[in-house]
Amino acid sequence: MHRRSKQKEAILRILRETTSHPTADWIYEQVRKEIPTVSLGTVYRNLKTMKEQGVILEMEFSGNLSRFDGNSDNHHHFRCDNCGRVFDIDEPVDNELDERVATSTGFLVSYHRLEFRGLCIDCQH
Amino acid sequence: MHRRSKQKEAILRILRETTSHPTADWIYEQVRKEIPTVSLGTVYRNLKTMKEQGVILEMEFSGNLSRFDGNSDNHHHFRCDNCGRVFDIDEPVDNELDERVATSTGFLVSYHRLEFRGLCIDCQH
DNA sequence: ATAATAACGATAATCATTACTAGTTAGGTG
DNA sequence: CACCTAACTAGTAATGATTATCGTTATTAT
Repeated sequence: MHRRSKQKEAILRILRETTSHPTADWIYEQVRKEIPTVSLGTVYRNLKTMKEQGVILEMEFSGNLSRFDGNSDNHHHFRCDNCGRVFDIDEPVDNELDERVATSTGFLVSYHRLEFRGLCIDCQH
Repeated sequence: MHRRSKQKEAILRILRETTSHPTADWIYEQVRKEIPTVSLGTVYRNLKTMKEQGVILEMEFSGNLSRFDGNSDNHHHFRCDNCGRVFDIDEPVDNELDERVATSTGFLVSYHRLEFRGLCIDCQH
């Protein structure tokens, strides 16, 4: 069963008050302004449980955990959530998409990455 | 000017001999079989320079470096390569895409992530 | 109010990656 | 061919994000 805590409530409120997509560390700094003794571990723990409950969304971004490919043309990938293997996907790359986003946002869009997730054939049983 | 080394050549050959998308550590283990004294740093260094030369492709995957979102419906993101900020993108989510990939691969596709990259308005000058 | 235990703060551990440093080697020049 | 120098190497320390541990605190059902 779940208990309430002012730390958890502060984290969720701060997250909902911003339109940016903050990192755990940024959230930690904000929470510290009202609860100076809060621990970074507490922020991570609560973000994790709220994510599991579907209350918030975690976006994993590029950073470390790289994988390498011997040929260097743009293509999409599928990653198996169970075994972690990565497969090439044959869907054509939609360059028009970049243009649409560019005109609607005013950003300079250089490319996009499309990553499928799920279970590969071996891991479906 | 560039010099050749058997380490660099082994790394590239191993990468081209596999259809999987190996991690740096996996490549390191393979190279060790023929050059037992090779260092993990050497593998990373060569992967980095080959990536910069466009010889190989680096795919950055989810891992750490997470960002969080207060609302939890599926939408796409744009990340600025200069300031690192993340913006929501209004393009509709194409669920049909998952089905197409599922039928063509036999995988169980639960979702996809679409990430645009480039420069936001503030960073174009 | 009390007892059970979820959640906490502090800190150590982990994991992928990068930085540093002293020694080695490729390859152009005399 | 011998030499020189900068590129490359192995080994190791450092970094940065995240997770685990552990003794303490505090929420909530009884």
